[in-house]
Amino acid sequence: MPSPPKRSGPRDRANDGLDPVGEAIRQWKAHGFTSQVYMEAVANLNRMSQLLHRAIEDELQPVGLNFPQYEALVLLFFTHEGSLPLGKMGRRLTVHPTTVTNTIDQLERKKLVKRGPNPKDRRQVIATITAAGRRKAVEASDALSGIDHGLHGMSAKDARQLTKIITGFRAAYGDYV
Amino acid sequence: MPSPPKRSGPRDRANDGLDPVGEAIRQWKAHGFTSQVYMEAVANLNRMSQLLHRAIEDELQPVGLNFPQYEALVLLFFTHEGSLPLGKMGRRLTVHPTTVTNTIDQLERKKLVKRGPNPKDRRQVIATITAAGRRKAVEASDALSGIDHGLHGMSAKDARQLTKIITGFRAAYGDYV
DNA sequence: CTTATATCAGTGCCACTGAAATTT
DNA sequence: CAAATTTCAGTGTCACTGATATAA
Repeated sequence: MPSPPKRSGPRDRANDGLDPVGEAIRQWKAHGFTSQVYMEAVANLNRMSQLLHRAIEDELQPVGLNFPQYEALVLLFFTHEGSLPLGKMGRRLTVHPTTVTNTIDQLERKKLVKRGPNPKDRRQVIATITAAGRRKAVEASDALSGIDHGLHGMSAKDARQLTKIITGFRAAYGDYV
Repeated sequence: MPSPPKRSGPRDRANDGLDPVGEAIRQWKAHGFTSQVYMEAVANLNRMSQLLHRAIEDELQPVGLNFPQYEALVLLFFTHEGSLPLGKMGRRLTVHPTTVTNTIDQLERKKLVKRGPNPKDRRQVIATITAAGRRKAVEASDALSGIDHGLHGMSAKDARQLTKIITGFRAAYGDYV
């Protein structure tokens, strides 16, 4: 069953009874602007991202994490030793180096992660997940799985199709080898 | 032809020769976490959003707009009178009311939009696009069409399929009537 | 009196730049 | 010497909360 909605605008705002994305697309076409098929896909995709982001943040909030914190934590959880140099984390999470510093600061304050030196390369700082961090990573992951990462209501077939199209795009774009 | 890449991480960072998204998915599955199909779709979707956002911002930067500014401007451009109350803009753009205030401030400073009162409802403030604003809206739209809104390289068939799946999701989610 | 509109003050977050210190 | 790693200071932007003034 589809997730019961409730909001459609930014948080709690009604939308004058029409679909703002559909309206934007209609106007784009009505004015004869080009690249209509792509504009339509991107407008829908942006809106979907907005909805997913909110669904995920709402689900993580009671767990006490935001999404970047969750991603960093689960990345550490997934490694053998439960630790990784900060630079490597940034590349894996595709976030800015200073963002990693900030995120690890936040997780360290919550006692979910510890900082430590790397004897092999003394330029590096290594983040290590704590026992509490491991429990939190599982708890948060379970919460996200419970709503299918925000896609609750979508068929597995559609989800697979989505993955297929996007991975194809990313490959053509040169996002990965 | 696909857009030539150049970056893969946040801006200019190399990725240790592997796909960070694929790696996260691989680990998710290796640890037996549930909702794998959806996790995979959302991970890819998030990465795609990141790439699209950067492509669009890079394209708009020489025009002198960021994406929220562009969206507000083109929304006004599309109306008959070239004007709209700020509250209505927020609902159409699905952004927070204070964000509309800020964005209109920015556009007003650039002389692309003017603020004015609404005689019919004196609570409202009406934003009106200027002649320069209209030229800028067309210029920016042309720039975005030139890269297919960031989807340059994707087949029209795939773009249509993407739209179909996402609109289906949004409908089931209750995002629009 | 209640509701709607817009604004402002202030917080928190992330992206980014540029610089610094340390180490390779 | 140059390059890599992390941190810090500071800027800009957006989402959000809570408060305000005004008007419906």
